[in-house]
Amino acid sequence: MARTIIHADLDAFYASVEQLDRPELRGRPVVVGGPPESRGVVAAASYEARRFGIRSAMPMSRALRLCPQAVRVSPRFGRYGEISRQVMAIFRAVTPLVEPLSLDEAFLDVTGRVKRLGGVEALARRLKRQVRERTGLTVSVGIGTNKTVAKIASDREKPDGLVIVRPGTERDFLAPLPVRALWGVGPKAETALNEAGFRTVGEIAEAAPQQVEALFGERGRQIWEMAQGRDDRPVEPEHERKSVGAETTFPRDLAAGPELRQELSRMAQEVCGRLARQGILARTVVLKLRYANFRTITRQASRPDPAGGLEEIRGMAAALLDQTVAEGDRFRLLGIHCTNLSDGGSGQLPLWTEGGVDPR
DNA sequence: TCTGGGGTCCTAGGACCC
DNA sequence: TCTGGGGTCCTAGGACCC
Repeated sequence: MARTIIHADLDAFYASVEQLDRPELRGRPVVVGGPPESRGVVAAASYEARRFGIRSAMPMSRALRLCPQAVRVSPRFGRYGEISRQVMAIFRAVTPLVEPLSLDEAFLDVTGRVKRLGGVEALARRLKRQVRERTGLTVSVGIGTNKTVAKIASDREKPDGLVIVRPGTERDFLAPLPVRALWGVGPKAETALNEAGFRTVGEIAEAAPQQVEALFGERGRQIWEMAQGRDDRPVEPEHERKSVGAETTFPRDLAAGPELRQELSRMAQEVCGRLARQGILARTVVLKLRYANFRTITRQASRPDPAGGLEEIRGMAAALLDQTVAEGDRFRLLGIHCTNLSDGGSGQLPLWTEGGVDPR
């Protein structure tokens, strides 16, 4: 039997929350992100701001040049987390099969519950109404027989959209879309596909799977399957956390020396605090450095036994730093990530979807 | 224009073991 | 003297997502 998968995506989430909390921002172009003088980028832009060409991940300096009257707001992740929890609770009242992808997005598997809930369209409208009534935010909803179709559907009529792709029409729904619409096809894969003559999902669907495999290997097979409208990945409410990390881009480049060492110490404290709060230990520490010219390197070290203490983690990171940096190097970013995680005695790793948000 | 921070997953080479 | 195959772990880099 065909599944019924919902993808729900809050519209311009961070920016919408700011407009909700600060009524004077409503109707005005709002950009959420770090200040331009600290090399910030846009984390979210209100629809008013998007009209000026402002997009997520754009350097803030450029965004404010495009729209000088835009209001810039620094992100408040704690607040976004609160609202996210409210929204995920609304979803979980419908089904326990809720898989959050981030603070503002989730899949719901409502297979077998639809009839009792009055049909897909009624269910979708009810969810949208409840989110609006309880949080004041709009959510775009896509419904299909699998994740790929539901996710792409939710994106088609933003904001406040509702798109239902009926069973059997998946392939036709996807066919006219550009290849970039497929999940996992980014700038590089898009270029490779275009150069191979594929511009739309339909063109991939009509090709032989071997043609796409020749470009991307095993991954190509999955892309080809998606293009057919097929995707049997389940909605998984629980995910084991695989890594915990912190990194910062400095407002100005830092030379190798005591200042960089101090930043490393700060970063180690941040990561160890998060490890401790989640009750987990790590066996591997990854040091990440970005040179002034944007070249990025990582250096990692593993230990036989898991650790979580500041002395251990900072010590490993500092040793890696000493082995790596040379006199005269200048860095724009430094980060510490911990992987090969294990529980610190609790018996299980924390699930990153717990409570609907990252435990930060 | 000048490029964040939180992640996940994959690939590829080399060490090491049987 | 030259030469295996499979499996696992570690490391480094990169694509991609929100």
